[in-house]
Amino acid sequence: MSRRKPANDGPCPVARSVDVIGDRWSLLIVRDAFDGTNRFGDFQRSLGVARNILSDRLRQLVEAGVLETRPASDGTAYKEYVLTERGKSLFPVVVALRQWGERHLFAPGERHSRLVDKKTGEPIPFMAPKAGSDDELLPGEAEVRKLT
Amino acid sequence: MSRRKPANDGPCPVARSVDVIGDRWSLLIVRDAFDGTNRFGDFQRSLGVARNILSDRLRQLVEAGVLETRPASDGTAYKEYVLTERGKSLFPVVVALRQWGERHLFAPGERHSRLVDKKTGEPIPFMAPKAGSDDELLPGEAEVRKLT
DNA sequence: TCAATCGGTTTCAATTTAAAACTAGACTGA
DNA sequence: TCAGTCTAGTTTTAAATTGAAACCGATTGA
Repeated sequence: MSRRKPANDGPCPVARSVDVIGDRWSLLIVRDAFDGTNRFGDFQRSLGVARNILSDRLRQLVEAGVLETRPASDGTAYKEYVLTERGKSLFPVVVALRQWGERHLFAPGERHSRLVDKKTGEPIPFMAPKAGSDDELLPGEAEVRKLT
Repeated sequence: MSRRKPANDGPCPVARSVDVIGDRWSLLIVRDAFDGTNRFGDFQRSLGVARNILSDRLRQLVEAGVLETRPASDGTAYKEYVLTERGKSLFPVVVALRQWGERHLFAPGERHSRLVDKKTGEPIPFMAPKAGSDDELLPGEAEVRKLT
């Protein structure tokens, strides 16, 4: 039974996000969901996670409104887990993680999977925050304005 | 003594990234580092994390090349933890998490901290992956090309 | 209908985390 | 220089989480 800590209610959106998806499995479940995985057993085989943990994480993600369950689309009596709108809007998070990993976590020449535009087959360009204009915003050029 | 699991060496960059920063504290440490925090005690007070865990995570982040230590800039004999280039390039990840949290994890009207352009004071626009052109790339329009 | 599969839940040992106490070097003020 | 305090950890111990495996009822396939 998933022990939930005193539900992060601070003002920092990063902290709240981390509270929802900031563990090893949740993010990988979401990644797989973007790849089209939606059945319990498929997540389990893909991730190699223990069933009880998977069960717990799926429940948490459903509770958080990231996934929802619906009857299986393939006629069987089982249900499937699909991304909600909220879940789909995690796309930039997963892409950012992917791009960081691609850049920094592979030896030169080491092969890795690639995210491409389905239509054109072209790799997705590097994503970065922009200032109001079109220039890339560097870390030093932004600051967190705490609420007054 | 930080037990590291068999070091994720799969082809998925998301999995490798999650392996490095995919836990509650690491990401928040990086967030604080972007905000200018660099001393052990400051991280500790900011996060409320147990000292041994902080010690462990800082060591891991240094080992992963996300942070590095250097003598304190303020004359004292202590050292400080600062983001490396690799660490700084986590900026899009933190921004993506922040923007997702802002959108989905606050009640309407609830206040939260804000990321603004230092120069103009303007909030940072929402960040999204683009296809080769300038149109926002939606989750369904991309796919992961596994390495051949 | 009988065996295998699916989607879990339960159990229990092992790992990880958290809290607190402890250590040790650096600074402070008297 | 001596006591007290601050910083940056480490150690110790208990509590929480995780993972592996067994279990279970419903579903499916032969």
